[in-house]
Amino acid sequence: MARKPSTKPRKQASQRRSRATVDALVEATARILVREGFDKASTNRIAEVAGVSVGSLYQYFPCKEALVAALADRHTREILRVVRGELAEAMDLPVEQAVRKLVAVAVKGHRVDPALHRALAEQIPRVGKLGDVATFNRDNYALFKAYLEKHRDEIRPVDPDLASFVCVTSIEALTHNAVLHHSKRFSDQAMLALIDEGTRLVVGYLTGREIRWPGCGEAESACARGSLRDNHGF
Amino acid sequence: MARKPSTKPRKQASQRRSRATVDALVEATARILVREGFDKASTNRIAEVAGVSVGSLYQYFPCKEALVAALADRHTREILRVVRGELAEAMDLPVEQAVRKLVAVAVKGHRVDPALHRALAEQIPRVGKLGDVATFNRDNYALFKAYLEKHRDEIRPVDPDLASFVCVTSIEALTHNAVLHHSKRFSDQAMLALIDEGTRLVVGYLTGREIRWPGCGEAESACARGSLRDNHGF
DNA sequence: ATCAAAAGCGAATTATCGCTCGTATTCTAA
DNA sequence: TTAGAATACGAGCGATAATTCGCTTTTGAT
Repeated sequence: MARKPSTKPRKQASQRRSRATVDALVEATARILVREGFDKASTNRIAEVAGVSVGSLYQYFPCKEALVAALADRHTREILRVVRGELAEAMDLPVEQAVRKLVAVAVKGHRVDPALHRALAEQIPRVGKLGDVATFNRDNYALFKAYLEKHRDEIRPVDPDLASFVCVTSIEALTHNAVLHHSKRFSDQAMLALIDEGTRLVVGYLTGREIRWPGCGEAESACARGSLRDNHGF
Repeated sequence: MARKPSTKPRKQASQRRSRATVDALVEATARILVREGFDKASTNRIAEVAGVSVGSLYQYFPCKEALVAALADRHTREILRVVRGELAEAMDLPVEQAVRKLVAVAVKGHRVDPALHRALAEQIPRVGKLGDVATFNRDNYALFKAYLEKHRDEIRPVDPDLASFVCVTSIEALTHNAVLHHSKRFSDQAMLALIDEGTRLVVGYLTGREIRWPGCGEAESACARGSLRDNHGF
C-alpha cells in the first residue's frame, strides 16, 4: 500500500517497544473502564494512565472505539482460550455430563475477569462494532444446536433451534448474574451448588426426567462423577 | 424551604402547563433514544424535539442523567401497572399454572415498549442512579421466593433463595432475549411456544416431573406436542 | 385590570474531548 | 558513525454539548 511518509494517523503494525505501547494502552483502557467507568475513559486519560502520549495512542488506534474494541477482543480471546478445549470435549459426552460441563465452563469463562466482563457488559453502549457480543453467543448457540442434533436419541423430541435458545440463554444468564452481580452471595461452595442447579434445570428440560444423582448423600456439591470434579477449582 | 427568587437550576415541582412541558421532555427523550440512539440525545436536541427551550429543560431536570432516569422510571412504572394484577393472582395458583402465568406476564411486560426497553438496556451506560434495574428485579425475586415458601409442599425440596435466583433469572433472560433480540424469529405463534418452553423449563426444575399437558388444543397453550415442531421458521 | 409568581426563552458561557501535526527521541542496519 | 525510519511527544485546534442567566411571556388570584 502506498503510504505517505509522515503523519499517518491510521493504525499500524508494530515491531519493538511499540508492542509494549499498544499493550499498555489496552491495559490502561481496561483499568479505567473497571475502576472509573466508561465516561472517564477519554483518550487523553487512557494515554496518561498508559504512560504514553495521546499522539502515540493515535499511531495505533484510529479512534477511541477501536481501543475499546481491541480490549473486548482481547477479553473474548482469553475466555475462548481458557474454555475451548473443555467445550469440544463436551460434544461427545452423554447429556447429563455434557450439560454439567457446559455450565461449569460458562462459570469458568465468566471468572476469567469478572470486573472487566461486567464493565464491558454494562457500561459500553452497544453500538456499531461494539455490538458484537452477539457473534460470540451465536457460536455457543450453533454448537449447542449441533450437540442436540447429534444426541437426539438421548433427549425428548425438541425443536433444536428453540431448545438451543432456551438452554444457552438460561445458562448464560445464570452464570452471568451469579458471577457478576451476586459474587458476594455465592461462595465457592455455593457456586458448586449453582452448577448443580443449572445442570438440573437444563437436563430436566431436555430429558423430561429428574437427574438421578449417583448415590451421593451430601447435598452440597458436585455429586459429579469423579472425572468432572477437578475442573471447577478456584 | 427557603428559595432564591431567581435562577434556581435545581428541579422543581410543577403545576399547570409545566406538566405538559415535563411530559414532552421525557417523551422526546424516549423518541430520540429509540430512533437516534443515546449519543444523539443531547439536551439541546431533546429540548428541540420536545418543542421547548433548553432553559425550560433545566427548570425541571438538574442534569441530563436526571432526564434519562425519569424516562426509565416512567417505563418501569408502566410495566408494573400492566403486570401487577396478574402477578398477584399467580400467588394463589398451583405451580404449573403459576409459572405459566409468570412467564406470560414477563413476556407481556417486555412487550409494553420493546424498542424503548431495548434502548434503555443496551445503550445506557449503567452508572450511578441508572444502575437501578436491580431494584426492580429484586422485587420479582422476593415475590417468587414467597411463592416457593407458600407452596413448598407442591414442589421438591429446594433452597428458596437459590431456586428463586434460578427461576427468575431464567424467565427474565428468556423473555428479554426473545422479545428484544429475536422478535423477528418469534412470531406471535412462536411466542406461545416460547411460553410453553419457559414453563416446561421452570416447572420441570421445581417439581422434577415433566409437565402433563391437559388435552392439546386448550386455548391457553400452543401446546400441541405435535405442532410444537413447526413454525419457528429459520 | 393589576401584578407577582410561574413558566418559558435562547444566545452566550463553559467545559470537555477527540484528534492532528510539527517536532524530538530512539532504533536499526549498513 | 550515521542516516533514515520508526516511535514518541504534547500543546493546541475544532467541534460538540452541558449548563447558565438575564429577560420576556403567561397565568391566576385579587
